[in-house]
Amino acid sequence: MTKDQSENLLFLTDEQLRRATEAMFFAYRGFTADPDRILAGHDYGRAHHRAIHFIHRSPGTTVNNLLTILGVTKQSLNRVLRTLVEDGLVDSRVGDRDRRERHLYLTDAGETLERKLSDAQRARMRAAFREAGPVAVAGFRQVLEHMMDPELRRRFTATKDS
Amino acid sequence: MTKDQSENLLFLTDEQLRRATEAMFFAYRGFTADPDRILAGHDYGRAHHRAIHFIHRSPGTTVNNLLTILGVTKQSLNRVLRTLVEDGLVDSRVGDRDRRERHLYLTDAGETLERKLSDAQRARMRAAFREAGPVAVAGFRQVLEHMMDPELRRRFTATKDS
DNA sequence: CTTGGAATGTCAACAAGGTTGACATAGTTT
DNA sequence: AAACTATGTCAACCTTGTTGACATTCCAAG
Repeated sequence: MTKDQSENLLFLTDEQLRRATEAMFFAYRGFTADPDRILAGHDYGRAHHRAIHFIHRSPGTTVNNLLTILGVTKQSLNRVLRTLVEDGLVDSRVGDRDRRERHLYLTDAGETLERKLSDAQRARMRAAFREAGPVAVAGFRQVLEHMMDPELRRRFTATKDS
Repeated sequence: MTKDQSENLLFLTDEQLRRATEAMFFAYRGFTADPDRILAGHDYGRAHHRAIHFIHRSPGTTVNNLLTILGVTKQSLNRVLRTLVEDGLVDSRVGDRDRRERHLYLTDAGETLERKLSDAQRARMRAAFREAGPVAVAGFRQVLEHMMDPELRRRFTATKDS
């Protein structure tokens, strides 16, 4: 094996992989830290943030859609959703076509909180992206996509150009 | 602004940042999925995995060190640590120099479980790295490091060459 | 040598957010 | 009419985090 080849494989050593594992752990903590602080003041947790995020992204999504994306049970999601509806952040409307379904929308108050949360989260991400530069960001996204479960990745990359 | 400049800034649009946020969320789920499956069979959770990981990385580390790294309270860590000691996966030895401190080591059984967990986690990461390639991996690591809390990042990058 | 403070352990109570299981209700489909 | 589907709800439980209070052990400074 030439020197070039061995250098190209260096990023696959167990030690490199261990470091990447820890980087992932610490970075995820940073990633959630700012929204967590905001949520704490509202008596909400990460589960509420996730629901708000995906309702914002796909207004009118059904409970079942949300369950699939979030990967939790309906009982768990329902508990979160109920408080959000009670607090007037989420509007749950009976479906027109199929009236068993509930379509979920953020209210104005919900949109306000969503913006506050995503602004905080994006600020850190934007800073990290700017410091690392576009090439690094492209690599970052590539690796993340390959780390997802294949089925999720397929659905994720399918909407790449949307 | 020239075309080149606007293209260089495209990765900082809110939409791009939203996509990166979701990629982070889904990728982290993939990242923990394999160890989680193994842990479920042992009546352990992620907290046990994290403790095992960092004791493996730094044998003889003290409880206080571990608290700082993991970012949890001593009560929370203690509960996890107690079960690991009871189950014979972790050895807690009174310090020689300072006998108030406990130094933590994995037993042979602990090392065996650690290997099982990290093998599973690394397999997915190795696959993702191989598919994305060395350049992408370098970018991935760069961005992750910039997403950490500054203090953590300083300590993290300090041991880069170790 | 005593006293203060540090490191650790432990007990209790609580909360968030997951889980499973069982069941109700409404609505759609066959 | 019957079967299936989507959702909600109740109850019980688990893991993992929290705070607060207190005991123990030991180092170190006076």
